[in-house]
Amino acid sequence: MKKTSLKDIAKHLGVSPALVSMVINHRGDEKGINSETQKKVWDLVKKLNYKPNYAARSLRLGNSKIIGLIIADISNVFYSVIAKSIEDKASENGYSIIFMSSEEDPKKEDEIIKMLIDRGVDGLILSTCFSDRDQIRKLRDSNIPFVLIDRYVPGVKTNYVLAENYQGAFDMTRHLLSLGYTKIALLYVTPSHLTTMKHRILGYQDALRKNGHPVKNKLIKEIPYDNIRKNMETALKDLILTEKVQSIFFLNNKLTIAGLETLKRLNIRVPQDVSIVSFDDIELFKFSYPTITSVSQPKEEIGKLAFEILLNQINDRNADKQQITLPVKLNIRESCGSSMQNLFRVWG
Amino acid sequence: MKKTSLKDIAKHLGVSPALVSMVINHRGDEKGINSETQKKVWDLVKKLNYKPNYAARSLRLGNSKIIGLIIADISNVFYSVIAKSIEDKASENGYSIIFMSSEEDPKKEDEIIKMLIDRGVDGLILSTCFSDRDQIRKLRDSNIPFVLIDRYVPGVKTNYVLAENYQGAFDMTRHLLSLGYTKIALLYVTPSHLTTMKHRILGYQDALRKNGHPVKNKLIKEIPYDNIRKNMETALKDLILTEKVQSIFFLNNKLTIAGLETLKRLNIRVPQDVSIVSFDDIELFKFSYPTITSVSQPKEEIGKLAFEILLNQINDRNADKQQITLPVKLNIRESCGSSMQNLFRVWG
DNA sequence: ATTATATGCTGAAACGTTTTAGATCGCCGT
DNA sequence: ACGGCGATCTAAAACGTTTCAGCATATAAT
Repeated sequence: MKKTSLKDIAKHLGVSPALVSMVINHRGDEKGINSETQKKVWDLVKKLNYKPNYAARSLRLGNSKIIGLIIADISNVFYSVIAKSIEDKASENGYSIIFMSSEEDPKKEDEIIKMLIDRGVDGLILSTCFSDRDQIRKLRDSNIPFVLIDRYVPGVKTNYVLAENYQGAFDMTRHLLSLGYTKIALLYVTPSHLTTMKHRILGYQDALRKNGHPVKNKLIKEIPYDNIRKNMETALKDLILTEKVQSIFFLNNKLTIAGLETLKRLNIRVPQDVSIVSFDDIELFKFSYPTITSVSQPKEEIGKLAFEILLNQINDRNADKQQITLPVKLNIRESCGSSMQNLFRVWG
Repeated sequence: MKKTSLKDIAKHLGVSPALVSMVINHRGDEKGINSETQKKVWDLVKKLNYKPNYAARSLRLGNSKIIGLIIADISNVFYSVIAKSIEDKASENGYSIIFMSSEEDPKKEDEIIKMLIDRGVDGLILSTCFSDRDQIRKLRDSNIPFVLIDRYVPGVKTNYVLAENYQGAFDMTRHLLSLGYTKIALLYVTPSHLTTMKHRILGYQDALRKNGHPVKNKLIKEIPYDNIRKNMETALKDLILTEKVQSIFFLNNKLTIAGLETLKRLNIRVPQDVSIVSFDDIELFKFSYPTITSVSQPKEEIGKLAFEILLNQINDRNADKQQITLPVKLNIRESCGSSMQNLFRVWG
């Protein structure tokens, strides 16, 4: 049994499809359709359980009520929480979300963007890993509304929503210094051009310098995104055994998780042997042992705002581009050592 | 500048749209199109960067190359890992995924299903929370291909892919018994009709009985999905302080996480004061302190198989319905107490 | 009696594909 | 001279909407 169409409704009622279309789009009054006729239409719509065909509408209207979400990996809780909040907002507004993972690979990201545009999505929310300014310019000039999340591309005016990466890293580093640690290592993940990482690194460096401590490049390690596990051990051994660092600052949750795993395997105690802190807080950091000191980002807020800005942009292509930087929060927990332990360290 | 369409290609080349359509669908040879003509078409397609319009194709063909994914909550890592593996498989095959969260609410799930069908998805992968057999029958009779994951509905023949819930819970309970614990509590989450929970509970009960231990209903607690936090404290206090249980078996990762948090807040030590184990393993359980003993499910495999079965079903509506139950794995870690600690308990 | 105005509706085209039935043409065999 | 045939290609309809221009009819104004 075929699905009922507009035409079916029209035929049953002896009116034109045009009329039915106007009614079901709530333009009945505006278009001066008799209210009794409108009622008849609605009754039959209910009775035959008529549902408009999205493809036809899409073809005719040139929109799809779908938005594309491009992130590194949906199974990373940072993104899945953002995805959830985007989804909630989207369904409130009659939009659906297609998500695709780029794995931080610019080539893959490029293909995904093309593919989603071909699909006719009405807009894009993406955590871009483009390094090339021209790539993002091309996207902007392609005239599809989009909002960047988590990172942006300097020198190109786009919408974006992200966290105060610089300030978060600055404050966290200062906190470590205040605990008496001076040998503080930093681990960040590639691609290294990401503003997220750049700003966090800068925050760390500035905090050191402003407090009279030199920045030692030996203590700053880069870990490739696609091979975190393998490189973690080498990096940690070097930092802890050779460089004798007192603290390690992991610049995202994947690094922290891999770091914890490696430290455990190497039998290095936290915070007794080394103290650690994390950028990006995840649920378990609150009650693992030790609990992990971290900078938490307002993930739900990022998703929510990104969708709102996108929707605004879809409805008004000339709307001003918005740049939003949301405050982060320091969660002081056990993994960075207490002032007590710090006393022992300094005096012991 | 408008996008180039089939007609544009046809006009430029002085051929009919029909011909172009056949060529770009790789039916040129089959339809007896001159190979030089075919080449000309392809050249122009490249040059004008022609991309077919999905909506038009969708309207004409009655398919969308989109599949719908319905789960409780994408931000739960159990689902997001499954989602990732479905996505990988899907994009290999030219499909995209729209996900929607049901929050374990049958009413919401029903709306989502309707909405996705109206959208014209070609198939559905869902972790259904339907209690009513008729609801799932209705879905089956609606003639849209679908595959259940994580749970199924007894008495209705459908495709499904899930884990050996009974066996996992049985083995885990037996392990606890083998450590000398006899007062073992169980916490499960509503909706309580879910086969996932039912089978795990059954596994626990059978393991007790087969080893000569009574099943005490007082030790089995139900926690409502939408209010885990609040109910956890009451339940744990009762179990530990009043019932003096030695072990707690949490039946999914959300419960375990909430449980750990609450235990920490109540200053109850694991495994010294109470030992705990979890159904469903997540990354952090491997290196939190204590590490958490758990039953892990083959999440990637579940997603992969679910997609393959769905694809098969889409391509052949009469394909046999497949029921797949995948083996689980016991991860013995620290949270259940070592045999050493066990000796102290029994003799101390 | 004519013209203007408002009310309520319709016909037809358009969106971009795919498919079916058949057209055209040159050539072969008789 | 003619039917048949293979090789290439086309015309037109169909998928289900939305929108634009305009048609009736009735009522009101002149």
